[in-house]
Amino acid sequence: MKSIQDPVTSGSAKQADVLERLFELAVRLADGMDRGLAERGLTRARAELLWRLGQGEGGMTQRDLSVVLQCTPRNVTGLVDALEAGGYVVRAPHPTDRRATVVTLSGRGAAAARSMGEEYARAADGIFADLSADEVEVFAVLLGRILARLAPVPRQA
Amino acid sequence: MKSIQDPVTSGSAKQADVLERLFELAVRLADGMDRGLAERGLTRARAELLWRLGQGEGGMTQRDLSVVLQCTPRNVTGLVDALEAGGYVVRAPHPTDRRATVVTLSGRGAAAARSMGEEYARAADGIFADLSADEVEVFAVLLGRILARLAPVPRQA
DNA sequence: TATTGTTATACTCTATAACTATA
DNA sequence: TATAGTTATAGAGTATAACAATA
Repeated sequence: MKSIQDPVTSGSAKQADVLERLFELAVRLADGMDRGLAERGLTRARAELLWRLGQGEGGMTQRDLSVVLQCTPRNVTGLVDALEAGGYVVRAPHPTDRRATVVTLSGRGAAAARSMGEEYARAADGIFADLSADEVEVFAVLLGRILARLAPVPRQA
Repeated sequence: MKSIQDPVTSGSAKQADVLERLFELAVRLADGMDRGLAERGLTRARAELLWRLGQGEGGMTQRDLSVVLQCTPRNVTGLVDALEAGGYVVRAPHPTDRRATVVTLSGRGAAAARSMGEEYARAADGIFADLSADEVEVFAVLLGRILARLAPVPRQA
């Protein structure tokens, strides 16, 4: 289980070192993701909005989006503006509440969301390619334990 | 398509789900860190500059900083401007190259870097508090294997 | 000619506050 | 009075391009 060359795996494995590795991994994953998104003219914030829209059935109110994305309504306006200009989403009046706007994926937006999901799965396969199924399982369990401890952050509903 | 209970811990542990957890963890860690930094009037980008300065012995050229931080020289100018205004760093002329500027930690900057290190260690202890030493070790090893595969990203010099 | 750091300009994400049109 | 979305304004990070001083 212990390797010889690696400082972290050599006995003491101080927790701060492990945390540093975790951050290093996060940075690399985020960089890779940003590059992939940039190739399609998307940013992370805009992609997340597309993604959330793709998760649900129909469209969402900008107000709902601001809750899900955990940002201000003003921020949603900007993201939707950009995505609408790019042809990814469409704004439509809310059927009953004339104050509200319903944001829906366009064909292009739906395709983008779909292909993001595929790319995501492909990336995950690559990232864990050197681990056995059991190892991935162990990693997932430990991740879960860490997350459970940090849980207090309210995320979605 | 979807599993019955917990999709990750129940046998199949699809890799995309694990990746999602990993991102979730990264987001929470980053949020916590940003909050801590904000309490001292720092941002992540500025804190990283302080941190890097604290790692080395003396000061660094802005050019060097742009390499280490992997950003443009222009960006460094802005970060140093802000940190200098806050009293964290000092600009001084380079002893031999009159084009260059050497950025050095002030007393306050050094103190901030030091206390960031302490806080970091404390945070790491909290994050892994629910894992045994062996489990942290296993986690570190698996992290290392994943990182090794993603290694291609050039970091520092 | 190449390099260091700057000014100028621009884009993105984010936030608060004030305002509108509704509810 | 409260809510949905907007305009207005601002700060922060990031980038490219042009430029001055220096190497």
